[in-house]
Amino acid sequence: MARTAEEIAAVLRDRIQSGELQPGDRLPTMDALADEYEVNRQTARTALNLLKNEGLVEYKGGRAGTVVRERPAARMVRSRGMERDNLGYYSGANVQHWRLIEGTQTEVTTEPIPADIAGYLGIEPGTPVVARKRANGDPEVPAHRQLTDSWLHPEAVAAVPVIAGSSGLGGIYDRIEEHFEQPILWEEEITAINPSPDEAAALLLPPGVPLLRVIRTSTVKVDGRPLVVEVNDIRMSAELFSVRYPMTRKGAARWPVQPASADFYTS
Amino acid sequence: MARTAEEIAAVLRDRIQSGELQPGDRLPTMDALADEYEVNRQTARTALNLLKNEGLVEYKGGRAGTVVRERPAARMVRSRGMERDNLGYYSGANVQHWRLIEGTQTEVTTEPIPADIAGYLGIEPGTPVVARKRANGDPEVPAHRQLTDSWLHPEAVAAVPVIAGSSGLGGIYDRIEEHFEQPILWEEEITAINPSPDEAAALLLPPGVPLLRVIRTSTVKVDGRPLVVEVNDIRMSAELFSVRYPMTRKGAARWPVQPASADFYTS
DNA sequence: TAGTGGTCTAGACCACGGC
DNA sequence: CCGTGGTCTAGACCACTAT
Repeated sequence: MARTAEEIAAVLRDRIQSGELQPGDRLPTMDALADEYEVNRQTARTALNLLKNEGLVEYKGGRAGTVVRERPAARMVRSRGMERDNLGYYSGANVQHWRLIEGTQTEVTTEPIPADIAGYLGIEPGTPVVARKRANGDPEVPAHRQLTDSWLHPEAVAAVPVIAGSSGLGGIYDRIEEHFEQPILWEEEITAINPSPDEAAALLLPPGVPLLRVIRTSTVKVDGRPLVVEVNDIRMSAELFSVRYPMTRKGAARWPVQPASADFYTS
Repeated sequence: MARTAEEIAAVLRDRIQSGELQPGDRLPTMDALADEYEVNRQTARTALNLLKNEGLVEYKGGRAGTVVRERPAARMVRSRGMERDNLGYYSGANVQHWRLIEGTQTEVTTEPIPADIAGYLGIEPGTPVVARKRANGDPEVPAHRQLTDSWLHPEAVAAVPVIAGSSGLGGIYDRIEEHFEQPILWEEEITAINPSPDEAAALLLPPGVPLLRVIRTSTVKVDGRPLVVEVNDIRMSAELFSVRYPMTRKGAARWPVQPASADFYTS
């Protein structure tokens, strides 16, 4: 007989994952679990709490009790690539109708740059730089939202002051390409992290859902050296979104491939 | 004065994030916190527990107490793209020296396919398919490891039976391209999830670290319709790794871009 | 109003690890 | 050994929500 919170949680976890308990189904109450497993109510509560922190169950409040969370059957896939319309470049065709979250504003500030972003720009952490932060999303689907912070390299601002203005992001890439007379190279780096309480609140994240983080760098060549002119830090729910990229064929993998000669295998 | 576990945790969180408490520094003990904030030991413990589940602190055991976690200064960036050497295709040049984790084996089974993977293959969840699972990593850096599950489409196995054999993955892409007489299209979809207890154990993940999940599909055209012949499901620590992709220019964003005519703005 | 989980106090004992 | 966090019992009171 299960006696510890961990063991009780494991039993319930199995019942959920086997499908015996379906999304929306009620879990036994703390008191019922305490009775069944002959433990204290606190112990039963700890078991439920473990499942809640894993994102498997949620508390519906009052009499409704604790239920198995409805989890989105499929994530919204965001195919990544740069496109443009008559207003300029944009990324992600399927979120073009997204707008600023109601009650929020784009904040343009000059502030010390955090260490992780500084690494991409190749400048000292703490250097004051121009940052543009906003929260936007689908007006029809409140949970579909993201946070976007844009950080500009001081050299880029010095060269093209207009990009530090409060205008939308759309135009800055055109201004940069005009000034440096070359195409921007964009790359995206993806990782994940557990949200800070602030981020969880802003993105309406329930407990147990990580943050998917897409960091896009915009690079131009100056005197033969790469200069990262902007870092775009996008955070979204990892439960609701995924990002997709085509995989490029590099070097010897370019099509049509040249079959290796027999020599390779004997050398 | 802070009186609740949440408030005490917030104070400690600030002291960590401001840099007052450095990685490796000891936090106040539960008893010290209980004293300082005039709360019960259990309340102080709850505060420390919150920070532990966020991955900010860790318990070093016994007298060593609770300390601020050393977090990797930078993630290992894995530039994604397909390459090949004389053995065949591979992805990720910087992990070519990775090997099977000692004490584990590649498992080749035929088992019911989970719903999420079935979606990529376009087959019914639960259909028995050939799966190949392994855990590999850097022999020199124990924490640098990943789990890789490969799922083969039954039609692909029927057409090219040799790919279901127990040989390594390297060759299957060549066999598929030979048989279908065309290049494979690879795409990767990235998301994140909190690890199951099994995954956390296999990847040595401390609490509070999400799993970065890269799902690669291999697609060929059969009778003009796309057939996903294989799904490769790669999971790794989101704290230790990130993945990077070049961003492609699509449609009107192709270089050199054609400046929009004035008509667009007035229409 | 009744039943649910949330949180706090209080006290006991255990497991672990450095001293 | 002894101080650390881990966990359990026990009991109290609160906040929220459906009835």
